[in-house]
Amino acid sequence: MKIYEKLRNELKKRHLRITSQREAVLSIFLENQGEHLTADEVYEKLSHKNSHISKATIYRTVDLLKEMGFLSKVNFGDGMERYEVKEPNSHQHHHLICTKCGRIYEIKEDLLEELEKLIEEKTGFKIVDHQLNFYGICPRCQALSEEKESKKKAIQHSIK
Amino acid sequence: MKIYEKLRNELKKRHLRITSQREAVLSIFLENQGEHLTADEVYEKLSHKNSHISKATIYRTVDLLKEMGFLSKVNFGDGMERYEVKEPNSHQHHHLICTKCGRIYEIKEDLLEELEKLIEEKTGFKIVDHQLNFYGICPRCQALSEEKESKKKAIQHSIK
DNA sequence: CTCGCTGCAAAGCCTTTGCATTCGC
DNA sequence: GCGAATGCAAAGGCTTTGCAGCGAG
Repeated sequence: MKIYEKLRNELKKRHLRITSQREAVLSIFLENQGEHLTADEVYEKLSHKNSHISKATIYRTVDLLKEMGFLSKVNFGDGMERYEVKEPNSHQHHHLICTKCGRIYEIKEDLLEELEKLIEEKTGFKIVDHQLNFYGICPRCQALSEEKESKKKAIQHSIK
Repeated sequence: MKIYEKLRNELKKRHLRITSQREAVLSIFLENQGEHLTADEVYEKLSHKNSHISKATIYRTVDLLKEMGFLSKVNFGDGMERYEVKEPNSHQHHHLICTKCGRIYEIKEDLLEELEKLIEEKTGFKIVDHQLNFYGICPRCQALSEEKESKKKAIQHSIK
């Protein structure tokens, strides 16, 4: 597994220690690609694998993994810090967040490369990363609310 | 003042009460356009005006003002909820966040209208809003670090 | 053997909540 | 006067920290 070697090398480079906890936390993210896990969710998933790592260590580890470039932090405004595997050589992808059901869908393409260049030219900023979230109603919820509407109407009709 | 009338109308419409606290909290945001205030910052700014409103009320009020469309929540991933005045009939503008000094610069234009339409067509989402943050090094910090570099070099030269 | 890492519990922050009191309407 | 809004303090949720003990190098 190439990425665990990478982890070990990166740790050695920084004169930090290779521990089972660090590998275990990374493994959870690798096994749950596409999810945006909170510290607590990592803790739960580890518990289900009979791997009990304290929350404190999980917080310290995700932070370290982020600093080393294995994870990136994403923020959906729900009051918890979430992390996901960082694709190598790529900016963060984008998220579609349904304001009804809270489901999160991903947009794979990076839509903002050109925009970034434009902003760099205009503002003199050296842009390192971006985060883009769209908020709306997902097709599923749109369908559900239409269903409700027609039920409501059906009931009103039957009352008449 | 047109916006306070708007506030009163909106409150009446919802059968809620017009209170001095609600007007005071809104006034802080109006007096600090362009800033992204936390509940605590609102509290402090009110205190400086000898207007003591409890934190609980501030939290309740910013939330209400957001629901009524006067404020919008912005999230810079710093662990606090921030609010700013919402421009009427416009989506949120975007933010340039310097990862060195933490200063936040605004991009006035809405760069994503077309992108939004494209995504609606592709995914079937009904998009309501978006939030876009760019992270990078602002020109000021770039200049400062160049300065440091040249100082460092100057020192190295003088040692030789 | 040394010093970094972990686990535990406690503390820290920001935010929310319960309840008595105050105050619009 | 009624019920909503406020203030206070307490509780809640997520995250960080201090410290003793453990374990990698």
